[in-house]
Amino acid sequence: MSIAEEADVETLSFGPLENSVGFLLRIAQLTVYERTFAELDRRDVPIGEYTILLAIGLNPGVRQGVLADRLRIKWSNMTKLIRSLEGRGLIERLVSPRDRRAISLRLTAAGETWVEEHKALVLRAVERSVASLDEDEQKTLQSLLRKVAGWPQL
Amino acid sequence: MSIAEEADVETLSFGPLENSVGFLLRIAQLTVYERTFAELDRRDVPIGEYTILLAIGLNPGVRQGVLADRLRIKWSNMTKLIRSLEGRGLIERLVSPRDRRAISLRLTAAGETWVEEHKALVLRAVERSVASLDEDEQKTLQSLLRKVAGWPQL
DNA sequence: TATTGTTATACTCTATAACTATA
DNA sequence: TATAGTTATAGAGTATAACAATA
Repeated sequence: MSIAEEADVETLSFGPLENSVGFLLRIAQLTVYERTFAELDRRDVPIGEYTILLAIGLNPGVRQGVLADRLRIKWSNMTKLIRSLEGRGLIERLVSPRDRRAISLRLTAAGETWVEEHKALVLRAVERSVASLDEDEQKTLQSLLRKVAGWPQL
Repeated sequence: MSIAEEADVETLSFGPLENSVGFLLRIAQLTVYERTFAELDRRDVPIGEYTILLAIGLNPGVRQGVLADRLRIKWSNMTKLIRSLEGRGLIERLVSPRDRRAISLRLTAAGETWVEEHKALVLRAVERSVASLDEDEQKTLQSLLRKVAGWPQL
């Protein structure tokens, strides 16, 4: 390590990456998550688990692998998450009668209560984290993100 | 684990999260990164290291902490990344003469060569990963993402 | 006292391959 | 043979706090 000859730079450029959706997606996502976690206090309301529980509640009987694929979670990792939620009594794992390989998921009463209790907190945090955009901009952004993710438009 | 009474659900809803920028950002980002990595073969061209090297090349003398903040990398983790790049002879760490606490970074000749050699590959992969959007949609999305990230508009 | 960067460590997240059971 | 899920494990990524040097 030697002595620098030039001044530090405070305004940075990222060249071609400034026009890269992939790069900007990553930065924007990290920014929003930092804010969301700051509001939620990560340890009290794990946003990932909340998402899974909410989805199971909205889609009772959903197959585990379908949910994993949609949330971009590997099956091998999904197993651990689901077992943990089951162990805490928040969900039930049920063998599908049509295909006995498949596991279908539903909330227990305790799971429903948990989702309900944390709903307001999560939604408030999620909304605040994008307060820099107005209503129209949020709608536009949501639509473009769905397209990128290969999700159906609403 | 018992027997399920209902059929599996293949079309999922995510309720209020479907209209959440934060949630969609995460899914979209994971989707794009999967595609990008598939093209790059992650082990050959680590996109994170490429970004750091590109930024140092475009902003010679940049201070380590400034770069870390901008890329949402913690200082303690940035140290390891920078030391690794230095150890491979791709960058130099220089003490800033104005503030002897600060480290300013620049590419070595080998570093410049590395960036140049991988430039085309990275940019091609990054572009292909958002091929589902047309030119205008990409511009709009980039602008909105910059706003979310708190970055200046170009 | 505050800032810049480092060290050490623990924890979470993610990826991979081999495996069982069912279709 | 292919699919649904599990297990084990390694590796990457991330967070936290205590610390030294300089401002």
